[in-house]
Amino acid sequence: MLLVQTIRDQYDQVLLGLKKRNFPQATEALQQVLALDDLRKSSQTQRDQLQAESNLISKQIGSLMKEGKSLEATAAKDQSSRLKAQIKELEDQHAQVEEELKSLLYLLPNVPYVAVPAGKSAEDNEEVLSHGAIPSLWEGKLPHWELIKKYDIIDFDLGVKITGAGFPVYKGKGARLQRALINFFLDQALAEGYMEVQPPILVNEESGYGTGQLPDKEGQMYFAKDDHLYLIPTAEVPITNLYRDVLLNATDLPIKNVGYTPCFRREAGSWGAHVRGLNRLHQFDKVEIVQITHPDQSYAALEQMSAYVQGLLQKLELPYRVLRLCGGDMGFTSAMTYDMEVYSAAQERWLEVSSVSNFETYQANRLKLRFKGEDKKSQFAHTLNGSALALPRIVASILENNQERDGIRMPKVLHSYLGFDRI
RNA sequence: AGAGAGUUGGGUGAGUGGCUGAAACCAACAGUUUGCUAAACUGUCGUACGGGUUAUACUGUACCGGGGGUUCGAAUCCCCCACUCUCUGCCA
Repeated sequence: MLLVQTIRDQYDQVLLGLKKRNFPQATEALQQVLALDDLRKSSQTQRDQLQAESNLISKQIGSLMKEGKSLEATAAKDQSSRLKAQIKELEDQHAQVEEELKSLLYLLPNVPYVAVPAGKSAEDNEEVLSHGAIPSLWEGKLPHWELIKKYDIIDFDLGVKITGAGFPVYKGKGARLQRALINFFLDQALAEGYMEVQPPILVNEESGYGTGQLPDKEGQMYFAKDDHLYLIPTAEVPITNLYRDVLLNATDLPIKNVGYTPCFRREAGSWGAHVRGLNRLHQFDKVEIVQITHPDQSYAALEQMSAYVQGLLQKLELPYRVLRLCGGDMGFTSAMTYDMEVYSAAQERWLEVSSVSNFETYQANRLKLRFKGEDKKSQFAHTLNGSALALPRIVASILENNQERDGIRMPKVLHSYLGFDRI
């Protein structure tokens, strides 16, 4: 969530930022934050003063009792009791104000970075660059949901039988392609200086709040009720939360982690015409990169991560474009996001395969993820993450773009991982 | 899953109602001294939110797993929850 200090110090920028996101009644919301914060401060000052007085009296009672002056002690007790009632009142007021302030801040999205274009929807996203020629296929080319049947490598019907829609079963070369991609992505990240982690794929409520999935996207995560645990929608959640409630040294930065996990999304209400096949699933595999950086370095890191993901797409010989998301299309918690989209020649449209974001201090504030620098003062770090990469749409575009009349070519970089070069 | 024991500052660990934000030791940092791949001594050494200051200084409050309660006063007593360890059970 946003820092009150930022809202106070950079009021105009924050207001402009919220407007860039088309956030309704931004001025009112910000004014209310500042008013509540003022109230929080003044009520704390009052409460603390009374508490100090009360503490002093309590100490005096101790020494009075020791000296056997029970009369004075009793009088002091009465006085203390009266104070206590007042303190309780101020205490409740203070707690209530803090609660109101927090829930208000939870509703405010992150402020977009200056480079983020204004806009309302995906239409307004800015194409930064595109790379690679779009392959032209013959008439009779097949979309991936036909190809996987033709070559019997991914089976949706079997998935329906054992689980339900959106839980495919990968078979034979299909399964091996999954494994090859995961290993390829992890090895590439290791070479780039990321440390591999294998986090749990169920997380508790605190973790959900830490990265901002809660309370925002409550219904989008699978939930194990008896144990009160959520299935992760992305490895971002467990990996970033490794650093929840952590005070780092400036010298520890940047932290670069990579992890492979399955991801689970209920995708409630988001199924439509063009989400056939692998385009949208309830369970899918993803390799995720996460960075924690010094605030001065986060945008350089974002560019690095973007370049890194593009490198993966180049090695996989996939045509792609990079979009800078507009204010209206960005995720709630992000300050700037690049989406990488791969062109799928059979579906004849762009498929989002990666999203790389800088959250600045938005997540760090909730996570209480800070670092201590030269000046011995602690400050919030910046968090970033990106898919590198999500498998299903990569698989879909490899299958579709590389299809030939008698098989499907596999990208060269995968041959050694796969143990075969075509399907 | 059953029974028992625990959870204190970066670490070890003392502390059963006021003199404890917390002993002692270790680690870390700064300085002094002797000097050589180190020792001795001295000092500093938690976090958050307030007040205060140009900024320091200074100062208030809270925090001894989390939440609640008793009390003038709680690390210390009571209740609930989470987690850890040991034994039994089960099991990849």
